Amino acid sequence: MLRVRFAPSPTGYLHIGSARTFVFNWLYARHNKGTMILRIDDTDVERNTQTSLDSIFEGLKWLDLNWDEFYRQSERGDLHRKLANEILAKGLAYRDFTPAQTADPEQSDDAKSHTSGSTWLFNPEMRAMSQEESDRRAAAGEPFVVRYKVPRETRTDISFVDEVYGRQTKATADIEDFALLRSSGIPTYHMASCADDADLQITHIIRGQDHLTNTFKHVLIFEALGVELPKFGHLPLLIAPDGAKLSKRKHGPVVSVTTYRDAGFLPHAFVNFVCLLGWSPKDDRERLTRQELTDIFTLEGVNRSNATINFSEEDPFDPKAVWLNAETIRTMSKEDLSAAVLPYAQAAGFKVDAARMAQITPLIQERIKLLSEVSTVADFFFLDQLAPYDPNELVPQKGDLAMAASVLERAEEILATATFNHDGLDQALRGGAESLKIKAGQMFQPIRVAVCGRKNAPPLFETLEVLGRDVCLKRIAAARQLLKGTV
RNA sequence: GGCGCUAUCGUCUAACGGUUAGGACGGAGCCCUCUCAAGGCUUAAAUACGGGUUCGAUUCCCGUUAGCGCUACCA
Repeated sequence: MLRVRFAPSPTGYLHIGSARTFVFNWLYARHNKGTMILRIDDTDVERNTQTSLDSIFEGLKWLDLNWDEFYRQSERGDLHRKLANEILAKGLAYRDFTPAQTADPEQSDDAKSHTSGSTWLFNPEMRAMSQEESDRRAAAGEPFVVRYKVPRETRTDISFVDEVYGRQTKATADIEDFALLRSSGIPTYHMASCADDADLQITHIIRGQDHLTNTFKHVLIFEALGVELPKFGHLPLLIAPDGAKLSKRKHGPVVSVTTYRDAGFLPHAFVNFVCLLGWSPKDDRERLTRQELTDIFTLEGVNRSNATINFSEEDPFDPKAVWLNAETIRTMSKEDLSAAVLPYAQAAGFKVDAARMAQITPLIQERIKLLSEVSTVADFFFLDQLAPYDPNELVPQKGDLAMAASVLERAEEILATATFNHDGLDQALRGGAESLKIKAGQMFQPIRVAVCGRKNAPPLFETLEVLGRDVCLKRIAAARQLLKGTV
């Protein structure tokens, strides 16, 4: 049985890169009918926050991808310590009593340190310390960290096959004696992660490429634990347009998935977008349903170079993500879209109910790229009073204020009696244009601006119909007043 | 500094060693059209550089350069 895990550490919000790792794990699990495990890697108590944990759950919940088992590392410390001590007992690790500061690699020119190139490897007298002295000092209460004793004498290198990057080999001479247990007794990430992966019988570890070189250490731990090595698949990293890795401090909230949610992305559009970053179905398909994705997702489709997410101050979201979202919006049913947009309209402060939203939705479906745009694209449907606009906006193409005035006067007459549906309005208004001897467009533009407050808006007849006769007449009257003020 | 990974249009990517190097987003232009969208069509735009191997390299090898990652008692 295939088992994969997603193991975020709650030291920030759910990052878009983490979200992609989760999505890939999920897809891999579902594709192979395996088990998806969510494990919170919260060993670093100092840096964990509840806010961050909440943010992660919020993000995952929004993505709408489930998991089958759930664990928290902080509740499994006993297991981690037990396994670390087994490694120590086997003689594969040793106690290092060096105070924290002097083990700092920055001080590698210290005579006490043993280095290769300029990488700190270990402190010789600690690694060579007799069992008796080590036990005595530990019993005396002297603080120590437990370090893995990298077998540089007996093995020249460590090797494993990555499902994405192929065979990876690293010289033992380049791997430092890494810590398993801190002096506080709390396991390090490497120890806790491997102990849990072993205990939970994880078969495939799919994670960011930033862990590729850590994997040699993990191989060593798995070996020391005497368990079968899981398969590894590392994912290329997601980076910002400036080439740096995404960080909240440097790039702002665009790196958090809740930002996408709040801006009005549909969960699946977001999933679809991140899938295309570092993975390809190898054909020309880009818009893929969740089912299609799970059907065709394989690790062979993952590529090896970092992917840049394109965003800027002006356009905070990658244009392709926005396009994917717009495409998703266009293919949704009117009912689903209406339900999805409603909360965004309400959040913008408009008084709307589901019935009203259902009338408006068809008119904005192909005009919004993000759900939140309902507030700027459909505002005039909700407002009691239109925001002030320049009366010159009422002037039609190749026309003047006088033409605008006569159009509005005629429109008022027509709309007072016209049948208030698409065909009725079409016929009546085109007739009005003819009688005024102007083009239909010249007839429509002043009316549009009068009822919408701007030139760019949904098609006129449907808009008038949804707005209703009373509102239309009221707004046209207001526009005529406005025109009077200009002469 | 050491070690590792990577390198195709601006971006995401495709191409058993043999293609006019394909697609998508974005850009430009045209068409459609009551404005805006949507849609249709057209178009510009790439194999980092230098060496090999080969009849033939985007593809394989080496080097250079660049970017990223790891180098903690963070994860």
